[in-house]
Amino acid sequence: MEYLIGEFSLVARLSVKTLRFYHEEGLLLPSRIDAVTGYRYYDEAAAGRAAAIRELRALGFSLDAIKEILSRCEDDEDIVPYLERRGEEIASEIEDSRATQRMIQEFLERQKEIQGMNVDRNIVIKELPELTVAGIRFKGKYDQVGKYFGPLMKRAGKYALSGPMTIYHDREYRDEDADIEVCVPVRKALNEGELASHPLAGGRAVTLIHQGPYDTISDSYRKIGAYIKDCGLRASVPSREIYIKGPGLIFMGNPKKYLTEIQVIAVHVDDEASRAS
Amino acid sequence: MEYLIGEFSLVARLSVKTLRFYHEEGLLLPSRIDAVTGYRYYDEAAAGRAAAIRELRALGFSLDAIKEILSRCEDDEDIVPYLERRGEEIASEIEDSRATQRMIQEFLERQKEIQGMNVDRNIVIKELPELTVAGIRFKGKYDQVGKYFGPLMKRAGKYALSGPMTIYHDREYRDEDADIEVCVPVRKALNEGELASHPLAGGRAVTLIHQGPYDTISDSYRKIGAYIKDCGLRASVPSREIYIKGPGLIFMGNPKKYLTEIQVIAVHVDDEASRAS
DNA sequence: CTTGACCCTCCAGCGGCTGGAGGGTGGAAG
DNA sequence: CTTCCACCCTCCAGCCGCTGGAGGGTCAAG
Repeated sequence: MEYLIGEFSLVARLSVKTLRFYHEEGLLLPSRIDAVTGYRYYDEAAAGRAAAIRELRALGFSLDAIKEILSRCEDDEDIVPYLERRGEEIASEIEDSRATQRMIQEFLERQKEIQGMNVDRNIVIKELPELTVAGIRFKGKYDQVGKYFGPLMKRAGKYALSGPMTIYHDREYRDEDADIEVCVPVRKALNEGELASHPLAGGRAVTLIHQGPYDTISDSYRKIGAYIKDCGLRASVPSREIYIKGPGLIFMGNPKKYLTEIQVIAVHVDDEASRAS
Repeated sequence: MEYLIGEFSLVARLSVKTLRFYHEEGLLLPSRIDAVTGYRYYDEAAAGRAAAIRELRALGFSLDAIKEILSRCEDDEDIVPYLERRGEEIASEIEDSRATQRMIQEFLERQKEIQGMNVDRNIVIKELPELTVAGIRFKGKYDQVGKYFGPLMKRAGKYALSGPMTIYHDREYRDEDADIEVCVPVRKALNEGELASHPLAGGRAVTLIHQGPYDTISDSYRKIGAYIKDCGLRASVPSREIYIKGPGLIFMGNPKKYLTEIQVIAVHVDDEASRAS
């Protein structure tokens, strides 16, 4: 029983192109080639080999691997070691895919969280809990903050309870040499190299969500300052900025859409006075 | 701040080759190209874009997809739909991989089962349970059996309790026109087209495992026949052949290693006589 | 002036095919 | 006898995301 390539293509369930390619590769040879026309003819034995090739391809073996398997094995039991190795390969591929999927999931969840937040553009009074934060403290200019986020998240990311924030330890504004701490709330204290953990006191805070690029944030600070003064309060250090929405993980994003929550813990002047006495 | 391509390669964590390739593709353009030397120079903005590209590549996006994403999105929230779709893609890739893995697993388990079987080359008396089998019955020659296995396993494979077998309904040997049923034990009766299910009676059977190609199986039948006669038993129809090891799923295998168990249910002549009376 | 570390362009190759151009063959229909 | 169609052939390009190498220019240090 002899087949022309087109007929054999139906039997073997491999395209004519693929059959010619496998011939060229020496993977599946026709049983006979007509010397005059150059036509390829295939037989039953070729059909068996073709079926084996199809099966092995379906299991994800490369053509080279299949060549090796077909040359080395003549019985199903001989391919057991190949299948075992292939199984492990697939397992690790799956593991990789799942890791990628987890990354996507986390990203989407974070995004959803941000989306779901209803943003109040007014001043809000909040009771802040005490936190343990792990951070890197340095003296410098505001725009150096960005450089510290990478190392911070790399080391503390696993233990982070929420997104990163910046703590300003100065009582007043400083252009150069500001005392800045880039940090993140963590589950457990963590000290390693420049990274240091410490408790961060809670309390009643005046908060405001600033929308726009960071270089306009002083407007929002002014609002908070005015509010604090009007209410007869007094700002205590340190103050914090929480990055609700900043330059994304992937994009710089549009600075006009950046959202930064400013939190300044404030106490009544009389309370302070009475406590001081 | 300007980088030569080699320096930028460290910043961007992309190989020089890749950077040149991305340039050619229009995916990541240098900020400036020296008209005289042709040197590429990159800046901070390019570093940002490079980081985005790296992230997206790590999530498995194609360069084309990345081009589209970078041209359409300018904020992390814009890529949510892309990530969602990508997540689904990955999920289906994982599903495919798992299907492949299951196939490999099943194959390995079957192999192990066969390996683990201790093969007794002598005549063995077994008590066979009653079974429900789904099979295709036809009249023809022995070597047509092979053709029916494919369709059989395709339809009944899901419900199969064990490997396929052949039932011979003739009392004596027939070369042409034998009454043959290719079947498989199933969990539940199953009727569809040529596929029909029915119970298969159990009983005390004389069994022998035949090793070698099918065309020598008559030797083993002779042995069984002789044994039955010697013991004063009488063979009842149908008899069965169980393919312990035959042409594999992938390889034809070595016919000398084929193992086929012949099972002939036999009763004492006196029992039969007494029952007949 | 040489050395060596950069940089450039251009081309080939990986794997596993697919598509198409350009041409031959064989049988049936008009 | 021509024409058509369905086959078959070979050879080359293209997909994707790079990588490697050949062959050559550039730049700063020794």
